[in-house]
Amino acid sequence: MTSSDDVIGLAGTKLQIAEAALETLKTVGFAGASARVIAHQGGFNQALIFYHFGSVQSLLLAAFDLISERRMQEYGPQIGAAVSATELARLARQIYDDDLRRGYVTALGEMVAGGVSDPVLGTAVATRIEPWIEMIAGKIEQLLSDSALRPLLPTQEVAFGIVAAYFGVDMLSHLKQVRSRAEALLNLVTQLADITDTFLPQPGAEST
Amino acid sequence: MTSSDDVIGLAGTKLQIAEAALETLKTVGFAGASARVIAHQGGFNQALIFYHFGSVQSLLLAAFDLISERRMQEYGPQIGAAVSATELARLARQIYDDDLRRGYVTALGEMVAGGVSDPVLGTAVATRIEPWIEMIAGKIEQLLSDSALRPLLPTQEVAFGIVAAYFGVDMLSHLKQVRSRAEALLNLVTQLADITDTFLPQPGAEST
DNA sequence: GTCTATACTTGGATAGAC
DNA sequence: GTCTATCCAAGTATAGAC
Repeated sequence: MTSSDDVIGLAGTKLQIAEAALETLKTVGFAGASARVIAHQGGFNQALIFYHFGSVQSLLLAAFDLISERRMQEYGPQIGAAVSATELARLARQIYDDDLRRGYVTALGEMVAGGVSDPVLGTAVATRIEPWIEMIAGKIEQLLSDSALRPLLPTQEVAFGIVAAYFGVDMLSHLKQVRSRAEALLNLVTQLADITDTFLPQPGAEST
Repeated sequence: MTSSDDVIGLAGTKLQIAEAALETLKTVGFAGASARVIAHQGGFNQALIFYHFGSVQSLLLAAFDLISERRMQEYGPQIGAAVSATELARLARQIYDDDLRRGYVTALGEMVAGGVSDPVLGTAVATRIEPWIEMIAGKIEQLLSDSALRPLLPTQEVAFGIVAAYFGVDMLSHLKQVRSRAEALLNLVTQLADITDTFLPQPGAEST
């Protein structure tokens, strides 16, 4: 427990196995993520998975936990610190690039797809998505602050819409034929954010 | 070829097998859609799948084709006939309910997830999504008609955004904990559509 | 904790009877 | 065109040596 991964709760071999599971999920998907393939990916023995996690199913859940917490720890503070739509759009762009490169949302998508038939998986996925909706909702309220729009906008709904839209774009981005459309959309969002900011109360305007 | 399913190109036993594949995809997901399970679902012999489709992979593709064309034939004309944002929102709501009940987008999601590791699948999925983007893009242009907004709005990007967002909402709706959020969002969209219509040029306004 | 070996199950796919 | 029987590969999981 002296590892740098304390917060996530996995270290040593268990961590290494979870990492291999993630990599496997990313490259061959949920359907192809078998104990044998994961073990080969990580260069360790297949039996270790059952010794440390009991089942492939549990391992995939643990790996998903790992990725969720890591992503939240990394981007949560950055989103918290953003004070304009422009900054948020820039962050979204950055997260998107990261997700694509590291396969974060690919893994999420695989879990959602896998969760169709498995209630345990489904519940786990829903639990991991919820904090993101809350975070975005809080951000929207903060940005609107004392704008006249605030009481008009149903924050929760909009926040869920943003998360769902991001998820959809990210998932579809993995189809290479669609990738350029996603990039174009992100560029549009960046532009719209700039325009949005001109309608928002300026943060710190009254404190100078 | 005298069947009512001529246009889709599947009839008789082949059609029956494809239907069973869809049902299986819907209930146990891509990962669980094996030849044995599909055959059991449809009440026919496992070997028939290989006789008629050659492989499980081909069958799943054919089933996905079936669902895509069916959905397009059903809703395409309705979307084409809609002349206001309000009507479109009402249609979206209806399509959403249908998708959820019949598992259309579940199957799509499973295919997207499955397409992560399989380029053939991925290409097939992308090809099936494209027409929807084009259709929505055309609709947006039609609705804006001679509005001053038309030259300002990047139609393709917005259309892709709508399709991706719908996909995201629909996929997440399969997590039962998230369902109510999706419903609330759709209600919000309906309200926003009503407001949007007050800013759009009224269709047929100059013809009376 | 890790490896080898293995039991058992399920899946894809084919041959051949009907 | 459909069914039975079967082969073989791959999957989960465990026992037991190290």
